Amino acid sequence: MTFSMKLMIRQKIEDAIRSLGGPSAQDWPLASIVVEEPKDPDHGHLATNAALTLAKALGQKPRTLADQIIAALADPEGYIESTQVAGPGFINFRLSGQWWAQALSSIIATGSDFGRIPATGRRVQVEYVSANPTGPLHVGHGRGAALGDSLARILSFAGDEVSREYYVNDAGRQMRILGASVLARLKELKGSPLPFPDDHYRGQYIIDLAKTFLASPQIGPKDFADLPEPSQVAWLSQWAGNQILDDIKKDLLDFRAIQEDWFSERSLYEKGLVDEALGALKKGGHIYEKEQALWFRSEPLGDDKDRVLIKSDGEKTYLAADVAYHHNKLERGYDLMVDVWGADHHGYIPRVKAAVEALGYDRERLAVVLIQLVNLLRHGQVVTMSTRAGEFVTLREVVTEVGVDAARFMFLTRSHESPLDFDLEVAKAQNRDNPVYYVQYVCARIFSLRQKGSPSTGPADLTLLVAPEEVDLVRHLSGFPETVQAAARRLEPHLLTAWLTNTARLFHQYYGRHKIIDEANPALTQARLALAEAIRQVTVIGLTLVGVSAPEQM
RNA sequence: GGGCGAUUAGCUCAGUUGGAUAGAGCGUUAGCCUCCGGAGCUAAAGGCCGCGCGUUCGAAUCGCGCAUCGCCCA
Repeated sequence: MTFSMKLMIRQKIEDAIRSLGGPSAQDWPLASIVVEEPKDPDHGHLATNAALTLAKALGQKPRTLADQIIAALADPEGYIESTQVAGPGFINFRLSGQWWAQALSSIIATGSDFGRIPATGRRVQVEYVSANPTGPLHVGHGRGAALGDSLARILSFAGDEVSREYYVNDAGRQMRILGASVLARLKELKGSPLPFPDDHYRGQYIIDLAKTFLASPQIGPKDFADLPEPSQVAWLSQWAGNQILDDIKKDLLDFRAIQEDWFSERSLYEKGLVDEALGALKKGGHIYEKEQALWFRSEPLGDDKDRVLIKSDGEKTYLAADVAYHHNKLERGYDLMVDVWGADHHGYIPRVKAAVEALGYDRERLAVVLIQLVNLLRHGQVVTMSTRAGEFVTLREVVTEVGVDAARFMFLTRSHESPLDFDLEVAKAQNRDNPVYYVQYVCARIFSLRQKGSPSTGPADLTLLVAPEEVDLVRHLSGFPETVQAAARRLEPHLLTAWLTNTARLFHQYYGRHKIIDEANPALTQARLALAEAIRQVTVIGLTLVGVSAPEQM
């Protein structure tokens, strides 16, 4: 039995309205009734607009109708302490200690499954990071990693069957440039310096790769030196890409960002999947030729204009590969594909959605989560980043400095559609400024209380928890499942970090105002320790869903 | 020029089935250590929710227009 106060009250209201009934009762807009938690504590624990929204249909004054609904409420369990008609016709409810005790007891009994939704059978894939293997992951990728991984955890907890994937862009121009960059550094190291081309990757890691290659002659083909330059570049790009991808895998693993599948772009070409996807588009009549190029008729499907799939020189565009990749994902049977992209790719959404539709699927099967920029700050000063110039801060550097917990939590404190200011000094701070410490401190404090508190002598009497702070805490904990569902539905993990921060504030306030352990009152101590333990339990669940640890000591 | 997103307290931002007097942290100011972890707590000050019009019992939230900023495309 779940103890959702909103569902309980809604049920009672609907029953009451039906009991007032008339022949047209089934036409009443019951769906438009809202039951919610008022912001103002004077308005009780829950409020409903039922009388306001039904007044017109019934031809009555809202306040009169509200009185009638209240009179018709049935409450044999004693869950409702008081009701009140307020303002233009709201009905306010206060719930009883009986209700709160049962709700808390149910949370404790549900344990680590509190908020979990039974499997729905929906299959979801979360594709995230998917950075080109042309350089190390930087902080922006870190935000994508924290977001994608947390989304996968949340969706899975919310009943979906989730898989995770990284799309490896190991074909195309960027990879050629990677190979050429390493070759240029090789030449330099061998003593024939030349102006380093502007469009090449300049980072120190390219020089390191070149040194590794020089130092270990066995890794290249024997006749490497005799190969024509394009072959050298091709070989080097593949080798360097693999080296970098290995580092990326290590970075993600250390960041607790789990990936299950690594899908190679090159494999799309090698397995003929691009031609297959283009064939599928053609079959649906979505392709035509113009000026020696092959075009995708995407405009009628919501794109700004039609797009080239194969250029006049025969080279396939990125879009061709993207179409093939999503075609392949759809054929794998996912009900929902979540793509986590950098915000600079937002122009691609209409064309990829058009492709999904052209391939014969509902375009809603693709959800794109766009991540805005991360501004890295130190003492409020912007740390500049530019991949090309090689002046960037890598994810690994940030994690080494502030730790995985702080980095992940900070990345998720804002909605993904807002740019994020990430201050290294704040993330390192061990005080209230730093939200992750504030939340983790809840766990440490409660763990310490539990050590100190007397061992349990039997079930606690939870009806003793009548202080306003205690009721607020139980009410807040009761809202956790709803928060999980909202985060899953809206694909917004920051709802959880916000919930955790609120939990921490409520708990620390409670702790400051009331003594949990009171030797003179063992029964109350027992009840308060039970409440504290429930807070810790649910906090641990929330932290786990965003991939942050819940330490017992700090 | 077109598209997408943003605009809420001094700063950084929450605020989605439209609800009553719009919230939090930081910063500022004033307090709290006979007290379970002060890595904390209490309180105060601080708002034309960018602007205008509309929808309705009710708008930060929905619609239209405008302004500014960011990104993408040409």
